[in-house]
Amino acid sequence: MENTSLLEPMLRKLRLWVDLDASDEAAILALPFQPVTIAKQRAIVTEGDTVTHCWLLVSGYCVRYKMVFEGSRQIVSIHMMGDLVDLQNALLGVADHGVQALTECQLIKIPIAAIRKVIRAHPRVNDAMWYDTLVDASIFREWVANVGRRPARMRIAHLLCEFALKLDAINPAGNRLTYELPMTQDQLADATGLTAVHVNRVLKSLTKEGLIERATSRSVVIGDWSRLAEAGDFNRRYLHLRGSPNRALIQ
Amino acid sequence: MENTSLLEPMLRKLRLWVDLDASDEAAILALPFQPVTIAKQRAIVTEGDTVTHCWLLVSGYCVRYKMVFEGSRQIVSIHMMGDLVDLQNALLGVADHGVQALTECQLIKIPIAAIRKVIRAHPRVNDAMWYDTLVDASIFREWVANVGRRPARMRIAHLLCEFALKLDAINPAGNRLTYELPMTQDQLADATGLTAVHVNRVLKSLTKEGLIERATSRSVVIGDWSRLAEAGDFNRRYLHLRGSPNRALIQ
DNA sequence: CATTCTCCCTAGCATTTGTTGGGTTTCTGT
DNA sequence: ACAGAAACCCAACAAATGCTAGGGAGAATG
Repeated sequence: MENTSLLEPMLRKLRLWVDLDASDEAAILALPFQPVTIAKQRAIVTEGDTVTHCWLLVSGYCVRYKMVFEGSRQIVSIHMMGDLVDLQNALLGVADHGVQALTECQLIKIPIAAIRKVIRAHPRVNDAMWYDTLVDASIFREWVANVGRRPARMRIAHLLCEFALKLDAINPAGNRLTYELPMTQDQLADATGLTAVHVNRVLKSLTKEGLIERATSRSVVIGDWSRLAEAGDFNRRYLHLRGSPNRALIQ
Repeated sequence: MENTSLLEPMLRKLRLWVDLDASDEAAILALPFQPVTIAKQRAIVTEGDTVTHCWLLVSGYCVRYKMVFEGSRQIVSIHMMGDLVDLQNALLGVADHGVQALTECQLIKIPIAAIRKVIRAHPRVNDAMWYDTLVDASIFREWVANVGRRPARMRIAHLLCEFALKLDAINPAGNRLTYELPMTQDQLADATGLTAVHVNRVLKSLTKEGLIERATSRSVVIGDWSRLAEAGDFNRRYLHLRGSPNRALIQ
């Protein structure tokens, strides 16, 4: 009971993509796993590693990143509860990117061999996991466009919108317009291809103009969703979230 | 005979990722399809379309791109013979990005329903196609890093290296260091998140310093692979090409 | 409680890249 | 072969963003 419940977030995530039947769900809940807690800022996977497990994020936040020349780095995605963080590295066999905890993270470690067994026996699980990696890829495409073609202010507004919608997808009951953003300005810079100094400038300006409010340095309150979405050139299509197209946040 | 041979490039591509057996290959070669020729610069898929077919590129070059604010665009990937150009849009059902021909392209159009049937019956084909989309995603991650964290010169050098290696993978018998780059400077700008003017500056400088030579405006001769790879901060790991790690080009 | 460390914030200056505009070359279609 | 259209090239200037440096507030640590 105790143990299986840790796999619940994975179920919830996969159900976003495909309707699973009872035997699919049972097979997922029967996956072998090992719970692990990783401290804030610690590495979970390092680029170049041979990967034999995939990680499910049960609580906390983490990022995937690539190192580039002279030690600078680019964050390529941000993950939250329920995300199969490293399915891609695991299926490819060798890590082409690193994974790092932003906050303290509870994860579970699942042998990729066990996952392969389940997807072989359960076509809908296969489809759901594949779909999950496809949505990931879609988000990467959007990020390429974000860092490649949008000016600083727009990039950051876009990231804030994305984060709000992803949180909303895993917790529709939450307050859609207020959240804890578990990133320092340095990390935001690494995610948007900017410098921390410039991130600071932009956040100030977004705050001053009322698009967001910041009670503490980690909290974000979206003051005006439609203006923020416009400032971020944001269109939710790339997230491929089904249903609920008429929620307040989603306009 | 005539017809099935058009599916050959797909086989060759999938064999890069997974060893297929005779029945897998037969199933692929039996896929129904419709050959289509698309003229240079023409749209193949438009963002927002409902997608029911996937496209296999038989000859020519095309790109995938996203439009952003005020009509500017970001190319997110470049495709060549054998690429399953739009498997991702097709599996997701709705196009989150566009596809456009760079040169005249011969393509074949395959109903996604037929593909789903084959992958259901042939686990290795399933794996190969999934793997193919995973490698795509890996390339997107690299592109996020490329446009996010590398200066202009490095971005372009990186793109030139990537193109050389991808060509080499589909045609190991070719001359690895010379190729036709089917892109205008405008298109290179859209791929690297720069302006055409700046792309021009950088290409001049790379040429002047002997990293590349340019007989015509569309040809590239890599004058010094190791210097170009260094200038582009290039590491082939993200392409996940198996084997042949000891070829000249790959150093 | 003191100390260190991290993060936030600001200012001034430096650099890269973008913008505009116009000339030249190359390609394409007739 | 010619005309028109793309594509390439270049220079001067503008703008966005980066870099360096340092102060201050808050959080973690001993």
